[in-house]
Order: sequence, then structure tokens, then C-alpha cells
Amino acid sequence: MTDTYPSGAQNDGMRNTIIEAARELFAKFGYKKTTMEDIAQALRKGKSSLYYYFKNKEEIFQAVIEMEEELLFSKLHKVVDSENDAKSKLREYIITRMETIHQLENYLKALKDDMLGGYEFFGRLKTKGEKEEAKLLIQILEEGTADNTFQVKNVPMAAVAFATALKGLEVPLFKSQNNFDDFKVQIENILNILFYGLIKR
Amino acid sequence: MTDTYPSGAQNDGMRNTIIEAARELFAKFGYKKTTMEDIAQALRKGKSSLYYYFKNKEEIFQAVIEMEEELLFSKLHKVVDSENDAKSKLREYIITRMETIHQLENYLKALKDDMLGGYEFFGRLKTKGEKEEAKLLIQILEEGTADNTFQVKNVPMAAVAFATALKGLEVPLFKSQNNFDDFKVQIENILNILFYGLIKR
DNA sequence: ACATGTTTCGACCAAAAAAGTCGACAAAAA
DNA sequence: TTTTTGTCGACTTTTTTGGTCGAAACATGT
Repeated sequence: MTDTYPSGAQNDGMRNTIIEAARELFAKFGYKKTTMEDIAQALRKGKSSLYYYFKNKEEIFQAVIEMEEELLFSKLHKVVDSENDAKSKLREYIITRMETIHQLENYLKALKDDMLGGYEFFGRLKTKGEKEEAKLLIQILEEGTADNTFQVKNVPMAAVAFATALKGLEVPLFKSQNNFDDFKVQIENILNILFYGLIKR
Repeated sequence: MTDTYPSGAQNDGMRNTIIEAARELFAKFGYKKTTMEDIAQALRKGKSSLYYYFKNKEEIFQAVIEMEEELLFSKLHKVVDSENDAKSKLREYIITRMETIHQLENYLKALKDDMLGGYEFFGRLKTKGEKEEAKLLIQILEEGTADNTFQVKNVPMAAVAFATALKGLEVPLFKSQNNFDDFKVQIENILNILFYGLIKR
């Protein structure tokens, strides 16, 4: 087979099993300190079995990060597709975003590592996520502008500005993984300031 | 200097600093996955500086385990030296023992690793701990026998039997590090059974 | 029963990582 | 100024790890 790995229904099962096991180990020890032997032992298999399903270690890690990004956007889509008004949606979007990223230890570590060169696959993944996030933010801002909750002249540009600000909020998550409640209070404060500037008066 | 390492007041400071930093890293990653570079970076020093204070990596780990054993027995001594009656002391001793061992992640890991060959220094440390524990249990049992709370014919032998039973209780700690509250309920149940057999009727 | 496809893994190799050493240097103390 | 203490970059040696390969076991099809 030419650089493709078994992905029929049967083997998706084993691939997903490997990804789940790897995910826990990467979360606990990090990418570097987790060995292929660790992952294999967690599955009670030989190390070389992993290479039947994945090309290499980084590909397993990529699959873990893709899964975690998928989880993140699944949650964000639920927020955007809810029946709430635009203001509530935006608030919920930001809180859900930061909270979920905080929980997805591997995704968070990958974001952090990316600042120092990170992984080959991560650039593409990040770009894809940024585009998806822009779409979601545009959707919320357009809803708010349509019903006059928000006063935004250039929605796409505002969405980009928002997304950039959200990235800045990621930095505190790199340092402290404990007091998210404190961080949440901070987010609420920032939201109030943001809304004061956005809500029509 | 001939195989001794600086241990004057000044350098005990640096040794203890190294031990504390190492302790956190060993607890988080385990002995094997923690590198000398990790420890050095945590202290913002060069890796070879560590070899000024310690002979090798295992000696650092030994110092960590000695410190944790010292913490354990310090707590146990407080229990035995309290003014409580023998029955309360025995109960408190067992709970404090299991709870503290549960908290001392490195000591617990060393106990676990010891079953698989473990570390060169650990045998001596364990023997020393067993002797000290026997003394403490004898003290409690003698107090209880003297005031007729317990009915024990051969106190030293009973102490050894107790210590052996306590070791058996360590095994559940190896597997689950989460629900200690459940484990504590189990301990209470076992204590009641033990007391029924011990308390004079 | 045999052939084919799928999955597993022990042995191995090359590369990378890590433990540990050494000599030079800086800083502190005498 | 000399001696002692402490630091660390460069290096060596040892160990670990990622990854490969061929053989074997297992499952499936004919």
C-alpha cells in the first residue's frame, strides 16, 4: 500500500483506540516524553504494531490534535446554532472557547509549542481552525447587526479583530492550568467592556 | 573531596532546593522520564551543576524518597505521641499512614517499583522504615494492653502481623490515585473488623 | 486443504537523547 | 593575591527511542 493506512470501518476502530490511548499519555507526559513503547504497552501490543496504522509518532499526535480540534468546534457550533440572542451567543462562544481549550490539554500544548516552531502539521490545522472561527464569529456578528443588538460597520474585519483578541486570551492558559475560575471572572470583565463598545446605545 | 558532597549549612540549602525541584518533577513524570536537564532548567542552572551536589541521578531520587519517608514518620510519630487512647491511636495511625503514603507520590511510586526490582537504595530504606513502624505499633499495642483496651498476648508478633496487613493495603493505592475517599471507607470497615477481634469483651 | 490478505511482533539498526565527566572560568572568601 | 567554592559548555559514553524488516499468526475466501 502506498502511504495510506488502513481506514476501513474495522481499522478505524483500532486507529481510534490508538488515538485515545495516545491522547491520555500525551496529555499526561507531553509529546516528547511519551514514547511509542508507552502507547503500545497501554494497548498491550507490540510497538511495531502501531506502524501498521500510522506512519510515525507525529502522525499519531496529529490525529490526537485533529480530534481535539474537532471536539472544540463541535462545541462552538452548538453555541452558534442555539436559539439565543446574539449577545448571549457571543458571551457563550468566548467562554466555551476558552474553557474547552483549557480542557483539551494536548491542543493547548500544541498551541504553546507552536510558538516555538512546533509541529509540521500544526500550521495547516491552525489555519483551518482560524477560517472556521472567522465564519462562526461572522455569523454571530451578522445576527447581532441584523437585529440591531450590535453596531458593526465591517463585520468580516470585526470578526478578525475578535479572533485576534481571543488568541491573546490563550496566553494566560499556557501558564496556569489551575485557577480557571479566576480566569473566567477575567473573561466576564473583558466581555462587559467589549459589549459596552458594541451594544447600541 | 572524596565521594562526599557539600553538606554544610550553606550547601544544605542548595541540596534541599534541588531535592524540592526534583521531587515535583519526579512526582509529575516519574523517575525515568524526568531528566537531569529538567531538574536543572527548573532551577535555571546548568545540568552539570547538579553533579557538584549529588553523585548521580539516583542519589537525588534517593534523597527525595528519604525526605518523603521522613515526612511520613514525622506524621506517624505525632499520632503515637498524642494523648488519645490506644484504640483511637491505632485507628488514626492506619488512616494517617495510608493517606500520607497516598499523598507522597514519589514514595508510593518507589514502593510500586520496588516490587519489580526497583532501586539499589530502596531495600535499606524499606527495612529501616519497617523497623520504625514495628516500634510505633508495639508502642500503641502495649498502651492498649496495659489499660485493658486490647487483649494481645504477644505484642511484638501482633505488631508484625499488623504491619504486614498494612502493606497489603498499599496495593490498592498503586492502581487508583483518585477515589481515596472510597478507599478510606474501606479502611474504616477493616478497622471495625479488626477491633471486634481485638477489643476485650 | 490451500491460498490470500490482514495483523502482529521480535530482532535489529541508526539516530537521538540522556547520564555523567572534565577542565576552564567566575565569584566568593581568606 | 591566593585559595576555595560553585558554575557550566563541550564532550564522551551509555542508554533510549523511532522506525524498519521479515517471519509468523490469524482471519478470510475459494
